[in-house]
Amino acid sequence: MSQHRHPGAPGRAGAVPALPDLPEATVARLPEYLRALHNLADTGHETVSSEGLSAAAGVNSAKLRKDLSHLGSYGTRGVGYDVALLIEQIEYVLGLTQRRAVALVGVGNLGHALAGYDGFASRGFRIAALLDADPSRVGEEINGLVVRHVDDLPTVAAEESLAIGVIATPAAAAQQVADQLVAVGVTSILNFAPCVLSVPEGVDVRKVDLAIELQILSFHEHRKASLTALPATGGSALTALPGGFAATDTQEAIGT
Amino acid sequence: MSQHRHPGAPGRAGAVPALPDLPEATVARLPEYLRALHNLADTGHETVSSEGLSAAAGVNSAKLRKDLSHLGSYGTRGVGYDVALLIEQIEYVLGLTQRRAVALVGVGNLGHALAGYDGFASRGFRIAALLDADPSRVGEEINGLVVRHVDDLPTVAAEESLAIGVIATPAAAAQQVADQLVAVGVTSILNFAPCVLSVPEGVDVRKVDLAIELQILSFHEHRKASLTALPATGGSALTALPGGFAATDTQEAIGT
DNA sequence: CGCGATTTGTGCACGTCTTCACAAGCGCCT
DNA sequence: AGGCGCTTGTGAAGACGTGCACAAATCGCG
Repeated sequence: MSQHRHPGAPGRAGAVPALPDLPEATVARLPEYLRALHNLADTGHETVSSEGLSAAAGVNSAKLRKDLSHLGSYGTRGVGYDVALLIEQIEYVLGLTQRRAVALVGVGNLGHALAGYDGFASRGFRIAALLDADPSRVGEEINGLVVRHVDDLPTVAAEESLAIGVIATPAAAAQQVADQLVAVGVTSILNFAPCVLSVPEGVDVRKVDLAIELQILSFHEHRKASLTALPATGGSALTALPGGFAATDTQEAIGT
Repeated sequence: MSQHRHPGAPGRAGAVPALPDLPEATVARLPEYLRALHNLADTGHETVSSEGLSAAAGVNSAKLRKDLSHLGSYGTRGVGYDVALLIEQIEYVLGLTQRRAVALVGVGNLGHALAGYDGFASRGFRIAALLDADPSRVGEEINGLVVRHVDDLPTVAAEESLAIGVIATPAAAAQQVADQLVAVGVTSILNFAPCVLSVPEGVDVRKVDLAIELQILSFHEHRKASLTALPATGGSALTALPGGFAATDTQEAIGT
């Protein structure tokens, strides 16, 4: 609390200072803070208050302070947080001090877009290889990288230190690709295929499904529509529905 | 709950059966159940147990039962759920009985991919318009649709009943596009730009940020590395983690 | 040098989500 | 018909996440 996060822990040669184990919800927000901080830094801000940063990140300021306190953060009461220092801290915790190599499998529609997405490069990652199972795609050059066959994975893994794999294949191929990735030592997978992957313990999988996001929005649309469709005779007294009115407490709306 | 009302019957005119207001966490999982159910239906299954469905969707079976119970579901004790009926139910609740029109703004790298993504069409949505602010892109044809200028939004909205907008522009343009979408009556936005949008109350925004997903994975990589880096030395002193092996209790592993 | 303005860090209470464990219900088999 | 095995639906307990409100800490200024 009071002191640094230099946990005298297992001192072990300047090795890794044993990460505090953060709540998952906090981890999920750190990248957002980081992005906001970079914006602030680019616009010349040297310090920022929790109020200011939380607004830029779209969260509650108390939540932000609590999140930062978890990583034993460096704020100064009465002043705020040092932007540069906080960036450094968060990047360290997220493991972004080394630029991680990512293997992208599947260069179809989506894979193409991902390969060309500069958000990866600019935020700590390097696409180390593009792979595909379709021989007709092998050899194609995208964004300066040549597509290789997915069976070359072992070779690629030998060249690079691969820890993260991105799957952008059709659902039918995803599980097999996941197995291949795991086989060459990948321990984190970002899956864009609409299916559930099964992987050994110790391997993290995160899933992004574009259609699911839309379906969630659709639900809210449906609900909004069914509410406004209610006659409501006069307003306030819409007796009927048990708790019907509560409809809009959702903070989904903005974030502040 | 107790009484069966013929639910599905989208033909059933008039009174919307008043959507139960579901927990947000449940809503977020329904699409996943739906996908799993479609798979089951395609492979000839007529019924499925909560155990089976939960496995296919990558969640805990008790959670699944509770989720389904929230929508007053139709299961038969000793048997399971009727696949076709459950599909109908979930699609109804999610508002997928009508094919919703979506406007996609920004046909750059990512926008291109989204425009060509058939997962939208196959799961209840129809891309009604492609828009971009760059005049040199206007007129281009993608997947059978011609790109129009973003200033044509009012016209598009007049032609179609737009409720959902997708933003795939650079961050700098996102807020302005969001404002334009809101102005023509869009009340749900899926935002791929790495920035926080501010919108009026009543408008839902969901954000998808590819780099953030990677950064979250990076954190877990970093943590795994810092753990394995610890010397064996009895290991007991593992800073915080009681029982180091527990590292994977996080349902991250497969589920969610 | 002390005071007031400001902002962090956090104790606490509250709400949401998850998980267990089990009673109630259903169909099948004898 | 009756019992038995299987599966749903749910009460209750606990874990987790959130937000308020305030004490502690710091700076700037007179």
